[in-house]
Formats: sequence, C-alpha cells, structure tokens
Amino acid sequence: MRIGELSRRSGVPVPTIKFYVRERLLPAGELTSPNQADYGPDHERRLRLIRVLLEVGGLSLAAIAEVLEAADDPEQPVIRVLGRAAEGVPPLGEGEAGPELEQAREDVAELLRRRGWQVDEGASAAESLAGVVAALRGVGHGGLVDLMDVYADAAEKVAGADLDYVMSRVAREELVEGVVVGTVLGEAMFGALRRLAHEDVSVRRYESRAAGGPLAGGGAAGA
Amino acid sequence: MRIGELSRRSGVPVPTIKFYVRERLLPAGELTSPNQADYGPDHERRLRLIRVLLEVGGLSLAAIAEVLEAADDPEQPVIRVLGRAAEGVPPLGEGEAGPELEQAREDVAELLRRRGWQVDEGASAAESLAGVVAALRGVGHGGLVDLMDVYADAAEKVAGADLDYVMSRVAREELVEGVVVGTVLGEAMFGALRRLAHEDVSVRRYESRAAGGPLAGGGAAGA
DNA sequence: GCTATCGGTTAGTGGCACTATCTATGATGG
DNA sequence: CCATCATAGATAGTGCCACTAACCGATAGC
Repeated sequence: MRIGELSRRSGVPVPTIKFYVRERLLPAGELTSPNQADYGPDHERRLRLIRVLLEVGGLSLAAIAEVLEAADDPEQPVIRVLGRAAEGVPPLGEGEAGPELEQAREDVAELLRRRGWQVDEGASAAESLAGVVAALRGVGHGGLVDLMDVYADAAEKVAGADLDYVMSRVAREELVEGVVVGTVLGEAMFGALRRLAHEDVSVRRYESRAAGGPLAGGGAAGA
Repeated sequence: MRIGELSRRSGVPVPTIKFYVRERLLPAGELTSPNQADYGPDHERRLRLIRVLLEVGGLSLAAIAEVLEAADDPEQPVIRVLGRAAEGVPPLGEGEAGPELEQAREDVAELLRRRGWQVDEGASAAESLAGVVAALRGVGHGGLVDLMDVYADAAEKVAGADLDYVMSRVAREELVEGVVVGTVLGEAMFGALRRLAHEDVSVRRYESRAAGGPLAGGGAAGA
C-alpha cells in the first residue's frame, strides 16, 4: 500500500508518518520508483505500536525509539533497555542526591534480600524504586513505604501472569513486542484497576456510616 | 522565611517559585512590606508536593493545579478530580472512538459486575481502563486482556492497604494529601516493583535452562 | 496530456515548563 | 547614613518536544 492508505488505515496523518520515518521510528517503505514506496502490514503494525506507546503508554518518542531499536536487534537483551524506557517517570538523579537517596537504596536492597528476588545490582527499576521511596519520605509520607511488601506481593502475582502471557508467544518478534506492550500497557491497566478498587473499597468500608459525607465521598476514596 | 531560603531548602530556583505563585500552584507569601514576603512551613511542604507530583508522578502542572485546588476545597469529593488528574495517561477520547471502544466498555462493565465492584458508572478510571483494553486489542495483544482478573486481584489487595494507610491520617488536610501522594507515587512504586518482579520471575524460570541466552536474558524478562 | 498523489526536504507552530531581565523598593551591615 | 544586596512583581524570551505546513520535482493513472 502507499502512504495515503497507511494513513487512512491507521488514522495517523501523512506528514506525521513521514516524520516518524525521518526519526527512524518507522522503516521507510520499499521504493518501487524514485517517488513511490510500498508499505506492508508490518509498517501498519509498527505504526499502531508507536501510537499506543505514545498515547496510552505515555512514552516519549525518544524512549519509543530506544525500545524499538532494542526490539529490532535479535542479540539485545531487552530487559535493560526496556527498564530504562519503561520508566515513564524517574530520571530523578538530580532532585535529592543526598543521604536520603542512599538510605532509600539500602531499603530497596533490604527488600530484595528479604523477598529473595534475584535481580541485578543497580537494576534501573531498583534505582527508580529508591527514587520513589526517597520522594515519599521527602514529602512526609514515609509511612507509605511500609506498604512496599503488600505492593511487592501484588507485583509478584502480576509478573507471573505477565510471563505466562509472554511465553505463549512463539516468534521472537512477537515475544519482544509482547514484552513491550505488556510492560507499558500493563502498567496503565493496573493503574486504572487500582483506582477503581480504591473507589470500591472506600464505598464498601464506609457504606455503613456517613453515606456521602465528605470523608466517605472524598477522603476515603483514593490512595 | 523569605523566598531565598525557601529556594535553598527546597532546591527549587527562585524564579520557578515565583512562576508557581503566578500560576496559583503555590499561595503567595504573606507580605510584610511592599517587597518582602514571609513563607512558612506550609509553603515548603506544598512546594515539595508539587515537585514530587511533577518529577516522580509525571503529572503536568495543569493536572497538579487541578488536584491541589480540589485538595484545598473542604467540600470537594476528592476522588473525581483525582481520578482525572491521576491519569498520567489516557485522555484517549480521540484515537479509536469506534466500536472497539464500545466493546471495551462492555468488557469493563462485565468485569465490574463479575467482581461486584461498586463504582460509579462512567467513572473516569473505568473509561481509562476501556481505553487501555481497546488499545491492547488494537495492537493485536488482546490476550493480555485475559490477565485483567489477575491484575484486579492484585489491585484489590493494594487498594486495601492504601486505604488502611490513608485512614491512619487524622487531619483532613493530611488525609487528602495522603490520597494524592498515595495514588500518584503508589503507582510509580508498583511499577518499579513489577519490573523488578519481572526480572526475578524470568531468572527463576529460566535459570535451569539456557542461562544468559537471548530468550532468557531478553524476551522473558519483561511483559 | 493532465491532474492528483507521492517521496523527500526545510522551515514553522503550539504547548509546556521554565528562565532572564528589568524596575522599583526595601532590608542589612559597617 | 550609605553602599550593597535581596526582593516583589511584571514582561519577554528560551529550549524542548511532537508535530504540521509548504514546497519541489517526479511519477501514476486516467
């Protein structure tokens, strides 16, 4: 197909597709003449993936480029790149590089020991987690750090299911894409479910008392 | 304290603090003379909160303004505003407004019925979830939707712990802030833990076979 | 032939989160 | 008392990011 049809089928404007090709997010179509290129289903699939990671996953184009580059390299251990890219959030690094962060790193290491999780030292996710812990303490909500074990239990269960899904993919290409999509969209899915559960739990706990009161309706609903 | 000290203590540049005041994210200091204002611990706390929501939580200043406005209004049921603001991600809306989204909404409604979750129809989190489901199908990974129940189990557990934490706050001000911080940073915390768990589970499952092979090191790690 | 579309390139746009600069005023210390 | 410095407040500018517009020759297809 030509670029016009690709645009129509994907809902992405032609100039934007050209832009993605320039930025090496999308391979160029195969030239059939100096000014005519052919795009196949792979292009469409890749294009949809880019859009989903961008719009739903909240990744930057730079992060998407990194992830896709790793996904295209059959030698690449995906997890490292994904770990860095999937951080929708914390480059941190700057913020409070002080003793608070050091303490947080200790706490994370302790958690990993306690749970027997086998992960690389200095894994980027561990660094992210330390950043979050330090941030929580910094805003005076260090108490939330105590919930980490509950969160870790939940994360273990979810990760197991994730792996089951990924392993059901046969072709490497599909597998890697499953990893990417699962990591990024899975987080969005969990976040939405968590907010729904907040609402349900708060209704459930407060329905006996002050129905609709400001505490029940407001305060008890969130985190 | 004056603005200079506030800046030093928070690590936020003076012009940025002025900018936040202009944008009504931060209340102005109390004027002690036409060109001298006094800032208290509340200002510092608020400033730290803004920075954490921005840098760790990934919220936009506009979203932060919305959340803080609701938090400051004692009459406001927090959850609605929070739900909208805490979507780091999916305004969606546009994308595929077609039958796919309609089907996804149905699936979400069915999930809520199945689990007996008591949430408002058309809760923004439900809409987000439907967007994610539609997106997953759109990129050919509808299989991940089948994991929703596992995710929902985990979300229920986490939400229960979240509520326990929030309810331990006494003053409404602290409570609301706990909701905000917990919702936003809790998501970051869970995300990091999930990525760590991915690494652990993949190592655990594959350590018997091809240690370090591209599948074990790369593909099996994420999702 | 003739018009619409195409590939490729360069330049411009709008939004966001600041950052720089300026003016006048007032605090501060020797 | 005076020099120096920080401050409040305002306007304008910056840098990055994700596009979007405009243009220029080629074809494609009728």
